[in-house]
Amino acid sequence: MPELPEVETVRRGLEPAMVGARFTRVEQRRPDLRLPFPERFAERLVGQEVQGLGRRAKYLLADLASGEVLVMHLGMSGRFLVTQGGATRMPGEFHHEHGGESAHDHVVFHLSNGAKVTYNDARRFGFMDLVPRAGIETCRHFDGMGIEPLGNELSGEAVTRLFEAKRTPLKAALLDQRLIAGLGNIYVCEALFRAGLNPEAPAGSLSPEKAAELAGIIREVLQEAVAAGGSTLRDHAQVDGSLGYFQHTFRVYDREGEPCVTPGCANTVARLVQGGRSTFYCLTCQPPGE
DNA sequence: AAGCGAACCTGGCTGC
DNA sequence: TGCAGCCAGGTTCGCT
Repeated sequence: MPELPEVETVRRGLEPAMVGARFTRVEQRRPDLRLPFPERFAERLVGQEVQGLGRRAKYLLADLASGEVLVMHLGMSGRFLVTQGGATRMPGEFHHEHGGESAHDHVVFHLSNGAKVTYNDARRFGFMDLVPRAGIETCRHFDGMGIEPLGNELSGEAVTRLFEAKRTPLKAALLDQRLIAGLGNIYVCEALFRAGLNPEAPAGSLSPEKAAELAGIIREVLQEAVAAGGSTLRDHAQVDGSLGYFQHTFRVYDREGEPCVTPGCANTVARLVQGGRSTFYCLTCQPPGE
């Protein structure tokens, strides 16, 4: 479930359960996900206090008292669920199916405040790593990573500079984490639609005016999605099992063949494949050569 | 060097 | 009902 808004939603959900607490027990149930777990993963966590929980692009970063950072990526299907240890459940609490054990619960963190944090990932494209806090920006995960779209760096000038002379399609440029880090297929489609930009147009063809507009729209779409608790496509987006609702706001994503939402537009949402991934757009509202 | 397809892995849905 | 085929929110690798 994870583009930037979903990861931020998870971060906000994990924060009260993890920050200020210590790991009392860590169950690592397999040797690897997309990447091998680091050496002595559980032992390096147990006893450590989580001092803060941050996010960089689609990565979660738990700051440990040891000076290491627990880096977590959700891949395509990673999800966290927070429950209270034991069988404790609030009276009347909705019993989500994920409240039970699942074959894909790969990691369980037991914390000193009684919280239990379960990482579930059917496809195992996610991973966890432990890296030193000092110099983390040059570790394998973050070296060369692009700007943070909700940070101060994203501007029209930045987009113009990053896309300058690129003949790669706008869609691909926006998905390139080395340029802007955190966008994925959904929010790129939504941002291009809102900006009225054709997904196949060369990235380097953006005028400074359109670049500025696009930068603002990217920020706007992401902020709206975070406020909505992210998008829920195939399972819960939030760590208590509840759903995000930004998917109800999609204007083009996964709406192939449905009417364009632009008032007065008679066209329907089209789908094309770029770089092996579906792009949803309206040819009338996002014409070529704009 | 950039750009593209394939690969990693499982599950859910569609259609025959 | 069964099964094949296709699709999925990401990233990385290897080949033009």
